[in-house]
Amino acid sequence: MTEGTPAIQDRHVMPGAHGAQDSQAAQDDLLLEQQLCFALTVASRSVVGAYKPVLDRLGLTHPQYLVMLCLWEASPRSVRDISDALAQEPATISPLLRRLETAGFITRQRMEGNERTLDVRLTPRGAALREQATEVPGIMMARLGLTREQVGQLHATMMDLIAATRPGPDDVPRR
Amino acid sequence: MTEGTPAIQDRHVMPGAHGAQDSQAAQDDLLLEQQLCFALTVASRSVVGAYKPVLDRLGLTHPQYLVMLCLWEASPRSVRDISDALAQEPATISPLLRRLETAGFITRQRMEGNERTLDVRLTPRGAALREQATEVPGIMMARLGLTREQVGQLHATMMDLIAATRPGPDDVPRR
DNA sequence: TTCGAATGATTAGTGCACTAATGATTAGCG
DNA sequence: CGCTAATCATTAGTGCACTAATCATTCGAA
Repeated sequence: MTEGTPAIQDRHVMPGAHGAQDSQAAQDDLLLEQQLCFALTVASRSVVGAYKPVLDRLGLTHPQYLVMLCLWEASPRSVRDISDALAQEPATISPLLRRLETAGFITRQRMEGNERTLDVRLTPRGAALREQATEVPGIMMARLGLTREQVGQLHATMMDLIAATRPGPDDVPRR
Repeated sequence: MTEGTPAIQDRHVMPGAHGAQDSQAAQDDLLLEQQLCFALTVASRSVVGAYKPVLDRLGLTHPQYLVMLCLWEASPRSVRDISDALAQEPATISPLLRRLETAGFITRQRMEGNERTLDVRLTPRGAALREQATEVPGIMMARLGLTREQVGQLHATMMDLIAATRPGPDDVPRR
């Protein structure tokens, strides 16, 4: 075990709980249950952790990498714009941008014509970093042993799951 | 938009990048790339966020909920044992347990016979909380609109992904 | 048996993510 | 026109997660 995630411990035996019958499934749910949300958080941490050695060479954390991806697609963007694209709160993005500015990858200045919004912009150094970043996806696919198709499949599955977490229109109509 | 995750912004159009041919896929990788790790982190945050209103009623955060699941399976456990089961560092578990103790769900005392290890144990109140927790899985499956089979499928997919992040035996033999 | 190595837990320090509150600017309605 | 309401960003505060360092205890080998 080098870096990365501590190993998961197999534990598929349940001590008691063998007499019941009705609530058999419900009994096990507190185990089965642990699974989805638990496996999901572990998978997320594990995959992000696998990026670390690769992103270290770029001088980026994983959240910072996502912001840079965002800016490589469109350079002058507002905080709100970035936060929408990354599905995160502006309050999360704010200090992140401050650190990226300190690192010299972006500049932050008030937008002319609208002093409320911030003009987040790549520096030449930030734009140049994209060259090194182009190899990251390939490295990671190899690192995870996934084909492009598998990545696409997993991505689609995740998007479905994300969609499932959004409350339906009849759940929260108003009130 | 009530609680939960900020909406993800569709952005499947790429401005330029249409003349190239060799590096066409590699060009898009910085978008495609964003997808898996990004979708995974968003999915993780979204699902955990969906638990929040449910777990609020139990007075638990999601990580605390996972620890309690852990303890409902076996009550006197050490910090290391819990940290292995949850695939997290002891340093992460430690303050978490302190808060659970403050909340009155567990006790922490040095194990007799081995003063190094901590004896983490459910209080009656912590054990009783299990009753309320039994309904959580059902609520969440309904909330996400997933069948038990789908949950199992997703779980298996996540476990595969977790396994993929573990370095192969030839990657890190020793040294 | 004693002393160094290993083990178990905690603390310090950094960074991410959220909610709530604040401050500043702009928009828009009366 | 002026003032309220909305918008944009930041700060404060809490909690999670990690690495590295620390401290205590126990193990194990000379």
